[in-house]
Amino acid sequence: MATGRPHRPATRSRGIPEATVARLPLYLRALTALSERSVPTVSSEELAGAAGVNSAKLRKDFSYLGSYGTRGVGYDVEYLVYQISRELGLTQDWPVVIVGIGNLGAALANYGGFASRGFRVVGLIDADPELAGRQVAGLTVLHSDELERVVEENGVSIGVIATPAGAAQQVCDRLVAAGVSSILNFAPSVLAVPDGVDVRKVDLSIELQILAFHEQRKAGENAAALPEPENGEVTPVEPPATAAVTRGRTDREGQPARPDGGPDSDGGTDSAPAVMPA
Amino acid sequence: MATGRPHRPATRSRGIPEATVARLPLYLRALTALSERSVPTVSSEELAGAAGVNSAKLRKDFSYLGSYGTRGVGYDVEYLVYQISRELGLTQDWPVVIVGIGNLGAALANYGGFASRGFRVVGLIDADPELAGRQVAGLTVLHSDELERVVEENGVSIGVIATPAGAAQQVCDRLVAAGVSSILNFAPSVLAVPDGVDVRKVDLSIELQILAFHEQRKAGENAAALPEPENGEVTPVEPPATAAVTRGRTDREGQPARPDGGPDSDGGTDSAPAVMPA
DNA sequence: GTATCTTTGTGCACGCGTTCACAAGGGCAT
DNA sequence: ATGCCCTTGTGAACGCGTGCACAAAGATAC
Ligand SMILES: NC(=O)c1ccc[n+]([C@@H]2O[C@H](COP(=O)([O-])OP(=O)(O)OC[C@H]3O[C@@H](n4cnc5c(N)ncnc54)[C@H](O)[C@@H]3O)[C@@H](O)[C@H]2O)c1
Ligand SMILES: NC(=O)c1ccc[n+]([C@@H]2O[C@H](COP(=O)([O-])OP(=O)(O)OC[C@H]3O[C@@H](n4cnc5c(N)ncnc54)[C@H](O)[C@@H]3O)[C@@H](O)[C@H]2O)c1
Repeated sequence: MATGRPHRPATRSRGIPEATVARLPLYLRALTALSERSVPTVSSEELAGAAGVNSAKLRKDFSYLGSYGTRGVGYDVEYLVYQISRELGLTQDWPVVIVGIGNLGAALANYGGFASRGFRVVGLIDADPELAGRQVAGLTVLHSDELERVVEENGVSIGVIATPAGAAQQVCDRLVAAGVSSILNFAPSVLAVPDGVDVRKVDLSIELQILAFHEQRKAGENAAALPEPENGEVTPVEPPATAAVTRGRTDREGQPARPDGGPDSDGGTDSAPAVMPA
Repeated sequence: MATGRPHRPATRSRGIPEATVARLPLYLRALTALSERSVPTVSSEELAGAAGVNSAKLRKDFSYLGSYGTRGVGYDVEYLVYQISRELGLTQDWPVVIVGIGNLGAALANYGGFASRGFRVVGLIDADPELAGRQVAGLTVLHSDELERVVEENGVSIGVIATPAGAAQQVCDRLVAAGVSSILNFAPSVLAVPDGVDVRKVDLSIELQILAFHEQRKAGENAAALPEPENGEVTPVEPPATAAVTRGRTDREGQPARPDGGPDSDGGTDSAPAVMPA
């Protein structure tokens, strides 16, 4: 889920599946906690529990890194911490710039979890002249004009975008032109980048909408459990009279009509048999 | 990627694949933008471009919702906006509570993108007595004691956790006990929840580590391009003397020895043939 | 030194997600 | 009314990710 468009295979970077890479930080966190408690070794079962994954998955993940375990014993915590850190590139320091020091950008700048893993914020950039010169998290906010200079002087390869969506693509272009090749984007916009540049996005709104989808489904199931558990027709929306049963939400506006007078059964959900009508 | 452990199938909620659900908000955003520009119809190709996905994928995604397009023409923007909104449950209002009004929690509370999609922040909760009573984003911060009351009075089913990691599980338990069944977790911790409760996590640190992994790989490839592009042995880490070639990063500490004196070729990367030695 | 026990590492099968490629379907020009 | 052209909707193939189940391997006890 790096960039969006299929401009690069994005899978199997040097033999390590992308899904595994995404879990390595999880293992690393659990291992670090064990390390701080001076636990010498840990079994795949224990570690998997701490990381919230299946133990078979964990073992397979580690098998991509090499054979770092000892059969009958488990994994050496310190050794594994080092191996994963190395694999993730955390034995280096990564200078990072944050662009857009508003609500979110300032929170990020103040976030301690950054530095703890070798990510060092070396530049805070904002277009607002009011902000330039201000101190945030011990750093002076710089004006956008300084973007290229900061990136080049510090050899920054990771940039964080926390500007409004409208400015994101432009900021992205400037970051890339200056030499940044990995971008973490908080703005709700799709970024176009050249090959070789990775983009990961964090979108709060999308996360909430996914939760809402499942939440609605749960409510629909509960509501449908009372009237008639007949066939698959669940009438998922339109809380009929059971509005008090589900959690207290309120409806909003009406619905637009089908553009043409086409074969539209009605405004309710398509009563498809959940497998595809064919 | 709901909760972690496989306590629930989590896939194919009412026939719509999870991957599709995760993309619907993306389509919705693109469609909303078109709608604001009064564009009446859009082809799968155009819309896919705006959403940053493959057009075949988009058409298949929409096919799970029903046949809402017109062959030879495309999709009616307004109609599709409504259908997706309905599918995602955005025709309802979703009251939300945020727990932990620190740097991040305050930024979230101030975020306008919340309300725009029917998510209404109805409660800000913090354990700090200093914060209780303060105004943040037009709401009064309430003390943790009020958590249950706010959730129940407002029928909240979606909760956001922005507390330190140490408090996250406890907060989660209280939210769930009070009736919340969807949680968005910003704290870097694995939450255990009962069946029927969805958890999604947003972890900045993990995102950065994934970027670092790929960044290191890119640097390794560039570095290896000079010495000897022989076989697959890339010597990915340990920037040899080409440290100036790659972006300006600095190494950190040394490595721990293998626990036993086992069959360890050396400290460098396992020189495995990238497919598994068998 | 041998037996037993524990835990890893992985072969294998299965299901989800992605993509290709094309037939079906509908609009539009003539 | 007819035919052409465009775009959808989807069957089918493929690849990745997951999880089971077990043999291999090493530790430990005797
Ligand atoms: N606040 C949140 O909790 C939150 C949550 C999810 C997503 N987001 C997204 O993150 C982004 C930032 O949100 P925010 O609440 O911090 O907004 P904000 O308005 O508080 O801050 C945006 C900052 O970006 C600066 N900026 C604007 N254009 C710029 C440019 N071209 N170059 C550099 N800086 C520029 C502004 O001066 C401002 O300081 C938005 O895209 C928002 O949608 C925010
Ligand atoms: N700030 C960031 O940019 C950022 C980024 C990624 C992740 N996070 C994570 O988000 C969480 C919050 O980060 P932050 O920077 O806002 O921290 P913070 O310390 O600024 O805020 C945490 C808030 O939670 C409150 N709190 C503590 N225990 C509580 C409890 N039991 N119930 C209710 N409230 C409680 C504290 O009083 C404080 O106000 C942390 O887990 C952090 O790791 C933060």
